[in-house]
Amino acid sequence: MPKSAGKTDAKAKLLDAALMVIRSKGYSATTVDDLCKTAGVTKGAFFHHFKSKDELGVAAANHWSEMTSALFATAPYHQHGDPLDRVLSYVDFRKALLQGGVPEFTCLVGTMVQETYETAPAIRAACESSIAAHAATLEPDIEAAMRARGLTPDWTARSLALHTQAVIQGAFILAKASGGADIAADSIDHLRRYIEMLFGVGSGEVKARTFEDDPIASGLHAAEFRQSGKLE
Amino acid sequence: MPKSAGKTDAKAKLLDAALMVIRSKGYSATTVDDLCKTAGVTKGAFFHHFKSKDELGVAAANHWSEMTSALFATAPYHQHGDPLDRVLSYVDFRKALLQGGVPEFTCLVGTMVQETYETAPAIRAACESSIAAHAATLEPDIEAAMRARGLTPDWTARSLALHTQAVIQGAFILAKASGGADIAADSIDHLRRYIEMLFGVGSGEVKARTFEDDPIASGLHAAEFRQSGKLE
DNA sequence: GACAACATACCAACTGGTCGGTATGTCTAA
DNA sequence: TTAGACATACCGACCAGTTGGTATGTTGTC
Repeated sequence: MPKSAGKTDAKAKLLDAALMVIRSKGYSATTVDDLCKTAGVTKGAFFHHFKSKDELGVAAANHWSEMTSALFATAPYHQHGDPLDRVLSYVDFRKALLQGGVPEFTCLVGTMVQETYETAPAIRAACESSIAAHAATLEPDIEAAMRARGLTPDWTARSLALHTQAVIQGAFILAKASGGADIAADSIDHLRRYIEMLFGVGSGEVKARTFEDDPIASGLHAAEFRQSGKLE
Repeated sequence: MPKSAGKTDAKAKLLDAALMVIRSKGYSATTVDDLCKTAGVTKGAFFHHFKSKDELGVAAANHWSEMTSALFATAPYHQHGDPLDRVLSYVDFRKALLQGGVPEFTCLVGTMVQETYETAPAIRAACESSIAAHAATLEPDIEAAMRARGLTPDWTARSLALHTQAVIQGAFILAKASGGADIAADSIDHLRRYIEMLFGVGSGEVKARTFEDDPIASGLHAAEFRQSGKLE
């Protein structure tokens, strides 16, 4: 990169800093100076790229969406032939992502929306569309699984997709409260069991899974992704 | 109260103000002046009763625990003879509580712990014990229901109790993101269906319920409680 | 039961530092 | 030489916390 070295990377560094700092301290407690110091840039650079702190909040939510949609789009759980297996493997993948410290595996937009839903409409909207867009990626598989089994239940694919997000977000809160991922993992196990029962799989005992989508392999994918510099 | 009129109610007013203000704006964005203005007291009174803002945070979490444990202890769902009915009616009760604006039905400690879990250990601990204590109230009924049906599953009563809290906390996040309670209610429906399936009730269709614990009656209890001045 | 001695509850004004944001300058690439 | 990408220095507002006070009990003592 001798050509355009250092071009516009203050912006990228600020956005990456925002992911970590905001997940650790929350949005309000994160100061512009915090972000600048973490990113290694000055305040002038900050306000060159963002008109205000709130504008950075919106940009950070969008950055998070791009980041995570790339992670999930290339995740191994899509490789399953059966749509229900894809859904269940997605859940396993989410569980496998509970690695490292709490700030590293928790969700930026879930954290931000709690603080800003009444005070910063633009941030709230960005967080909402981030969550909704991610949930929407599950709907086709859920629908296909319903069709494959001839289910006509009193719930919709969309509501189940959103429910998975509720469980995961709630698991993050329990993880933050308890200081570790264990309780969160238990909750995701309950989610998996629920989906299995909805579709009439097994007896509620957790099934063995094939290699390419078991928690360890899935975790490896996430670790590679992290190392590639795209996440965090 | 002609004797000691006005005595010590600055503290109570500050704690009540904290419940509302913090749930609306989050903990960090809530200033001491905000709380004083809402409570109608001065800053001097604030620092007379609390050594610091963080100490108020801890006190607010404990206040919240007392408030909610009183609400749930007197709630009608305990009246059922069958323990599983008590658990399911608890879920119905939680759904019925989704009334009014988002700041009114969401959880103080869930909000606070997200912002403070890394920066204020005392607040984190107070929030954790608030959540854990509430979840623990469900365990006896879950255990009794397991025993009554001879279940020996690969999950514990404690993990299911915590899972209900995860779902509810996650539902609050979705409510904040979407700006309304609808999605949260859907998620609680999924939770109910999961518990029904775990215990082999019905076919997954939502059962009709008796009067004293249906959502409307439960909501009435909460409304009375609110009006009595104990909540908010 | 009267009064000193002390404690509690609260208030208004202030302080030192921090915050989001601005004004202005410099460097570099096209 | 011009425009974008930064850096430096700074500002006014605001924030958590302090100070020094008053008003109102409460308690011990004779």
